Amino acid sequence: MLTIPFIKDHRDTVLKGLEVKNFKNPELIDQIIELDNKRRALQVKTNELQAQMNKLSKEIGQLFKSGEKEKANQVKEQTTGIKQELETMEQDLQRANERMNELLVQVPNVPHPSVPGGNSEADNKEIRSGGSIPSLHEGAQPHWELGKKYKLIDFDLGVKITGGGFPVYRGKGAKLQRALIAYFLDQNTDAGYEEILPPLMVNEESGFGTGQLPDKEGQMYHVTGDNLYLIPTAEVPVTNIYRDVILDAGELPIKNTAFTPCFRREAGSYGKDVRGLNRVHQFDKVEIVQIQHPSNSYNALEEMVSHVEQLVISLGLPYRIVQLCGGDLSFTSALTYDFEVYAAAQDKWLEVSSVSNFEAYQSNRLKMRFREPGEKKTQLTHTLNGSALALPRILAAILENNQTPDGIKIPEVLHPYMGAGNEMIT
RNA sequence: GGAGAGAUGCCGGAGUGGUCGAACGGGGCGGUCUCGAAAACCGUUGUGCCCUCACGGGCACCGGGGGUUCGAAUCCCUUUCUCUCCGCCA
Repeated sequence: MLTIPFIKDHRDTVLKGLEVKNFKNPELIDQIIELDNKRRALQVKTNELQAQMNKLSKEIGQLFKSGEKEKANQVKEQTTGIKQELETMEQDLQRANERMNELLVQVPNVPHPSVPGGNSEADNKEIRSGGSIPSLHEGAQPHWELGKKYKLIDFDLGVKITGGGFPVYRGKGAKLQRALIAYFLDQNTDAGYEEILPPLMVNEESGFGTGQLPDKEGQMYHVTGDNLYLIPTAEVPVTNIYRDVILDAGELPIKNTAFTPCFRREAGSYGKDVRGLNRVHQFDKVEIVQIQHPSNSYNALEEMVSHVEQLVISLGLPYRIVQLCGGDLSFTSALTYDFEVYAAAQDKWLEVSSVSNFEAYQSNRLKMRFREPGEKKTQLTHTLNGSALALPRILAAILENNQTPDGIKIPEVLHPYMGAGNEMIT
């Protein structure tokens, strides 16, 4: 969430930003500012009363010690009135603070000035593209047919074991999956990211920290018996490593990469683009996360985009990078680039990565701070993350684009990971 | 699943009703000494909020929530988590 000082000092910027995001409650900002003034007044008064009580209590203690019981009891009587007043005051203050929190979590992050206005995908701005769109042979098939034909992916088996959206990979399909994971992790660690293998379930606190709770509760699988949530992305456990931590400026940036399965209920999205691997409930993803000094976060964002771009290029996939418009930007993001690859048989662009700078928005919730050497005051870090990369759609594009009448060609960079004799799936 | 123990500052660990934001030790930082370092010695070392231009000051926080009391790290209730032993198990 945004900090109160930021909202107060940049009221107009915030209002303008919310407009770009099509956020339809600008009055909220003034409500917050107003409530903060009220809250401060309450706190001043409360603190005064508390100070009075502390003083009197100390006095009573002294008096009892020196045996002046009578006097002590006199002072005691003085406290009752103050105590009552203090009680209501404290309640008011607590209520104001709770209310403030309710209001603050309703305010989305302010988009970066470069974010274009717009309502939907259609208004996203293409930054650049690369690769060439392959021309397929006669009778080319979409990946769900290819998966069946070459015994790589079995969707029906997933339905039997679990349900729709839980594909079973087998044989070369499973191996290709493993190859992609290893390849991505190696590329990421070569680029300076520390590899993390985190828990796949998180507690409520972590879910709240990265913003999945309470707003997107329905999107996560909830293990009610233990009150844990299956992670929808590695971002959740990895970013929460640094929750409630004060770093030295010298420790920044922190760069982590993690492979995890991701679990998403995708409630409400049935029937749309759900064929094959396009949208599933469980999928594998390699994520990159950076904790950055605020002065460098946008450099880091560009660096992450180039890194992901290299991955896509190395796999030989036609791609385009779009900057999300205000309306398409997530609640917590200040600037997001989406990567899409072209799946030739479906004639569709599939989103395979989303790279975002959250600035201090997540950090504020997570209490993730750093300190400049010699400074006493702490500052909020900036957080960024991106997929590098999400597997199913990459797999879909590879299968579809690389199909030939004789089989499916495995991208060269994966050959070392697939083992000899597996340059082609036949 | 059964039984027990515990949760205090960067770490270890004391503290069972009043000057405890917290002894003591370690670590960190600054200094003295030294050619330099080590050792030794001295000093310093939590977070957040609020008032103030500032100097400075106030308040809260000893896992979380609630209660008793003039006063709670300390007593009571409740909750979460951790550890140990037994059982089960990859």
